[in-house]
Amino acid sequence: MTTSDPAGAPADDLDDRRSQILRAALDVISHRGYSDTRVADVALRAGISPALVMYYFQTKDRLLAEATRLAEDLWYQHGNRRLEAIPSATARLEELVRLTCLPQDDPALGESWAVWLDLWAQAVHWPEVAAVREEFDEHWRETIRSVVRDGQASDEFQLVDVDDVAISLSAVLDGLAIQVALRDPVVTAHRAFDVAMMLAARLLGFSWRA
Amino acid sequence: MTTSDPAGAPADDLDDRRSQILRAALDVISHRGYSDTRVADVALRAGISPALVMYYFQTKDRLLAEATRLAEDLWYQHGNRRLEAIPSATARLEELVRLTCLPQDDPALGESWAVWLDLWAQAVHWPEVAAVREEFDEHWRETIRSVVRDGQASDEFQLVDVDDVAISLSAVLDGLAIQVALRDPVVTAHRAFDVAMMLAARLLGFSWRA
Amino acid sequence: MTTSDPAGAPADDLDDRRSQILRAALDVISHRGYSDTRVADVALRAGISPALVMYYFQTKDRLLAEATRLAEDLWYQHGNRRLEAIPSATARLEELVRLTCLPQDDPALGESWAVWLDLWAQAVHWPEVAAVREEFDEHWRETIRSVVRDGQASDEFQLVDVDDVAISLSAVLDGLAIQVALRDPVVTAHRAFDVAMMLAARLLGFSWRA
Amino acid sequence: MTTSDPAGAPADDLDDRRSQILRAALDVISHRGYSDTRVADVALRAGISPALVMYYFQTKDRLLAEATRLAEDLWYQHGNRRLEAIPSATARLEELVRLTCLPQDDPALGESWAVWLDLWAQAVHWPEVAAVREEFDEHWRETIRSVVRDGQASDEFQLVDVDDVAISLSAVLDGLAIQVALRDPVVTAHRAFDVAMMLAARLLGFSWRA
DNA sequence: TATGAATGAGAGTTCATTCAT
DNA sequence: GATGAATGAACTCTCATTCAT
Repeated sequence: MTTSDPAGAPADDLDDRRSQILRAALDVISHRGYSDTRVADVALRAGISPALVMYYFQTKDRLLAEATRLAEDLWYQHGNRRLEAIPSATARLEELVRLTCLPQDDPALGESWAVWLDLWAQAVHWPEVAAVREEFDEHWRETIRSVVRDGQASDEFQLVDVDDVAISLSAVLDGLAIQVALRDPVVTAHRAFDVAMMLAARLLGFSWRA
Repeated sequence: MTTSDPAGAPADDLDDRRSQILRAALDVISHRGYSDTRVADVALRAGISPALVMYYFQTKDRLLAEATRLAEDLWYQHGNRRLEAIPSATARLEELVRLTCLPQDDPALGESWAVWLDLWAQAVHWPEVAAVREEFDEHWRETIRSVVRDGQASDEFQLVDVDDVAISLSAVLDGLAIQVALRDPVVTAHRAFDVAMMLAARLLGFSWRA
Repeated sequence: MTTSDPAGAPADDLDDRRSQILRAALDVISHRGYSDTRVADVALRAGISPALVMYYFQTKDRLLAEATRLAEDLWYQHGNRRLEAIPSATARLEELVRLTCLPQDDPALGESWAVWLDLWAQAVHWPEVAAVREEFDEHWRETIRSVVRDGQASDEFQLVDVDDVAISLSAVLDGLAIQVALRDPVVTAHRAFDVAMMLAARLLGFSWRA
Repeated sequence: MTTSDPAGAPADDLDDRRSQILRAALDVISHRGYSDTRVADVALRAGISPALVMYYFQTKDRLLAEATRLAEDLWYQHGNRRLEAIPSATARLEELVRLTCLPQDDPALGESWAVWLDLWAQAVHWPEVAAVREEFDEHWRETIRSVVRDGQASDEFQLVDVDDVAISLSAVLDGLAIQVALRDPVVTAHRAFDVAMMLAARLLGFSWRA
């Protein structure tokens, strides 16, 4: 009674401020990029003083690192939530493509891709970021592999090499997502979606009508 | 008179200093990224004073913008040089894939992909960069389309939709190049090459043996 | 009742926390110097929160000032305890020299000299510190004068001017203590002791064999 | 003609700005102490921007270190200049005592002692400072030894142990200088001078009338 | 009494840019 | 054309101090 909240979100309550700051950081990062994100911007967005940001994260680097982790968590949490209820592998694969090519349809995804692009750019130069990126991308490929295996088990997909397909599909999705994120006039979101599904259908041998 | 050069490279001579600085800038950018590139670094690499860099480019932004243009020019000049001598479309397509997936085999390509990744990351936030990026990527897709059309004309490739194939292939190549550039242990350069060729073969209907 | 103490140290009990904090402060000061002593350091050493330190002392300045007072009190309490049992003035003088030149032989003296050095340095610039310092040094000279007078009354020392001797001896002891505190390789603790005693013997006309 | 200055001060001209800043730093240090010396203060005193201070010294630490070196150089240069013309050892010793006990008589000495006190206080905690301090004090004792040896050679002084005398005298002078620098009402500058000379006379066996 | 959270006021340092020479 | 010197405007991080609980 005294601790008003119903069990379930205690962790979130404990670091209420921390996650508030992290969300603010993520917001700033996705709008201005890592290198143009100032501690003062994050503080302003969170409605607190810059000193308080330091109080919770000690250094700017730590703040950005944790914000990146949060971005990944949010992405996967949300992705899983959207995927888990779907029974057929084909529909799940379609949802996966939708997730990457039509992120604007889902406000929860925010400007995730802006962050991933920045992450890649940083990873080229900074080993620590590279490690995070690698783990993230492997997780992503594993998600794809898992769907592919399910589809093969249920005879929805042909028995092609799972690793090859994962590499191919993740590459296509990354490449298309970039164009969509950068609002390329040639590669619109829906065009990207269609192209990706067409290619997936061709690779996995299921039929697909745009 | 002594330094007057025989027609052929007059522009290059006029901007001797300019292009020297631009090459230095490109070098620094590819090693440390746009956001960590200082005017002083470029000057140091070029063996001149920071003030002279400003003298030629007025602002850092202008310097980086022109360096980006130079990167594109070098990429395409080199690409064309490698492509133009090749007669068959299939072999030209293979060379295209080689160009993106095995850049380390060609010292002239340098760390180009590090620059493209950075370019994408910047383009998310800055409209001017976005414009440059768009033009660049469209140019890239047109290069692909051109090869595909040639292959179709010579009956090497099937008569599929050229635009679809260009979008698909450029997306796959971008996606794979990212992993290669970031030295992902799962997607090695040669694996990327094989996967890309396999996919191209499937899309265009030519036969390919890894 | 349980914590009620038998008369004798009531003040000390009332300010239990205060003196705990002061001792912590002294510890930090002697290891890092006044200017590098943070309120947070003192709190950490005392095992409490910085806010509680402020609660008891209001400002950092006040804390440092009181810590300085404590340092003096401890020094004199300890000095007196060591001196009072000694009957002859000569032996008492020797103990005085031992106190300043061989502080490391007595763990109770701690890093006192580190604090005095810092006190002098501060006193140059801050009048309030200067006042404390002056009182302290005068107290020190009076201690010397007192021993000298005793020795003259008991015919151990010659009847030289007491003030001159106090100034001379306190200066020599200060000067030597500095070198010892700074671990000068030329002026070791024992060398300092010998030199001081030799000089005292010469000034006061008692015989001394090293 | 073009380089207007007559040979002799070229080095000083080369680092005009550097030494101007160092002098400003020394000025600030002697008035406020090392720990309260801000880069901005030094810049203000020198009439330039803080950034220019960094331009010449890179870090604050380097600035303070070089300022300390300058203080020593100035002290010794000036001391030597005052000593070298004096023929008799006794008179030279007297000048030495005057140098430490009556620094206010000579504007060139400035607030040197404020700096030495601070130096000692820092040396307790910082090894690098300790090294500088040790060298400085040894130099000082060697100056004394040299005068003593001269006096013994000329039969002005008795043949006592030179090292002992140097340690004793330097200690007394340090101790007295502290009191003078701190303007102790009991130990006035002239009193300090008399006491020091009396003690020197006693140690070295020359006659001295205050 | 005791603390965690919060902040304002700096402090050192960086860096693009300017300017006199 | 070329530079060293100079600066203003940030930006990160520190720390004494305050306040609600």
